[in-house]
Amino acid sequence: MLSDAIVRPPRLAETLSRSLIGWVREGRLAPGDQFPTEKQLADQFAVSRAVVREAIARLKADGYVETRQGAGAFVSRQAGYGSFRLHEDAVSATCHARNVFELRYVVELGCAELAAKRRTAADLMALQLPLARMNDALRSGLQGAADDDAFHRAVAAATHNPLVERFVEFMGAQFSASRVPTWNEHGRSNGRACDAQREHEAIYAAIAAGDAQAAREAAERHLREGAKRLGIALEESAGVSPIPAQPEQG
Amino acid sequence: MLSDAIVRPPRLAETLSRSLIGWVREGRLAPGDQFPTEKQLADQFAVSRAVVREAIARLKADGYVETRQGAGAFVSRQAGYGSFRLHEDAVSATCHARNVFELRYVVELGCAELAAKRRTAADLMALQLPLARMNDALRSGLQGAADDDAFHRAVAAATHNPLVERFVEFMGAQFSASRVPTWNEHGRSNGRACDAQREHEAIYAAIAAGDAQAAREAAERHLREGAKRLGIALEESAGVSPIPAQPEQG
DNA sequence: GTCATCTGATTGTCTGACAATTTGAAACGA
DNA sequence: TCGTTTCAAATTGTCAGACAATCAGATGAC
Repeated sequence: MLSDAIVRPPRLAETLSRSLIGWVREGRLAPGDQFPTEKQLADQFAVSRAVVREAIARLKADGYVETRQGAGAFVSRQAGYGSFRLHEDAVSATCHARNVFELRYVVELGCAELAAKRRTAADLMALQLPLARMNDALRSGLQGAADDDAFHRAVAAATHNPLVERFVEFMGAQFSASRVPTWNEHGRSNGRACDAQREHEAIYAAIAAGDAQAAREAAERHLREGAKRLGIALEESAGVSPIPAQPEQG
Repeated sequence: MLSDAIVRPPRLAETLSRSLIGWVREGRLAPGDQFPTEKQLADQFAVSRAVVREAIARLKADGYVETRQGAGAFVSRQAGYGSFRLHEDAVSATCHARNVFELRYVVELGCAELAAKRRTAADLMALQLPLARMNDALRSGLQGAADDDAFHRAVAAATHNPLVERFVEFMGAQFSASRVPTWNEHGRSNGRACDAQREHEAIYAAIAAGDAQAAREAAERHLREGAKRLGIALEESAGVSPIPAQPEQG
């Protein structure tokens, strides 16, 4: 999650691409609008055309712009919705870890539910493997973090929706480093690993039984406890004030 | 969702970046490994170094590689998990619309739940605006698709989790074009728009009441009906066979 | 053995050129 | 006048070569 990567002086293309994305996000350039030409941008920012092209290549990769040879570069219709990132500058400001974990929480709950409804015998076998390996890890004192990852991926695979599967992997990857404290020596000695494993088995049992509601609840428990193990406060109910319903009639 | 964009001959940098991403995905290059140098790649693919640089710029944008001036380009530790896309080639094969909708379904359900738990008075007012405008649209025969979008975004905003909000927007954007058939003349005349609006009001009521469970159910009904309106079959329960639980003891 | 220095390799940037394509206007014919 | 063809300018795509900035390993001094 956190990284203390050394700071590097930003590259020109990097800086420029941020500026251009800012133009689009702030609405200075509307969808369908044409960008200044590469030469104009090069002059304006006092860089070479190669740098401009690299910056625009990045915008293309992100789905912000589309270019047509001979015509120009245009803000795409759905600018900004080509890809989803977790480390946008605007977003990563406050409570980032909590927010990321919460999104993962939401998706994995639904994922467990779907898995319980659709799992096949093969899916169950795929779930048993990392489960057994984690049990071995508990007994022998080996690392189980990788199998923890694998178990969550196997649950996602049991939904038979490759998109859901990939998204769970995507979110889970953000926490792969954070799973280690559960499975290292310290985590095993104070029972964290054992607790996690019990929660895993509850998830498996619910999915094997085809009980979607139980699977959801087991996943909820596991993620809630996992948040605790990571020191992330999910603070569910802020205690909303009672506000009457509909002010407008249909 | 669907687009009949005219096919353009692929650019060299585009082609090359796909090849390089393939190298990483297939494990031919493991995380931490060093890429061939730009010159080597240029020679190997018979393109100029500018093309190679543009292709690598794309990989950098996607979080597949990190480059260090003077050292080289390296496969990043968590290659492929820098961004989440819906239109990966590998994924978009079969049942794409259904899979995308299902992911949206999962997230918006959790979103409605969180919104009910956390909404403030200001959130409720932000929800009322698009709701009222959709009612106006129903009476006056104007377009309400944009307000439909806005309502879903307002629900997401009520979670007070900017990441969840952005992801709901991201998924919703894939269907913004698909919302029109509900709100055009035909959709209004046969009651589709009216049905959708009733579902919206149920969601609002549950969120206003702070009833998470009811909000979830209302959102579930809305999305399920929305899928029908779009002609997407969600086929929930495939009728899993009863398989006994745990084969391995804790 | 440790440290500073040097050297080659590699990415970052610049410049200029040409190819491929698009766009709009001009020229032309009906 | 309208429609078509042709052409030329503009723009992105690609290439080649050069230099700057930085890094990693080798070299050498102490």
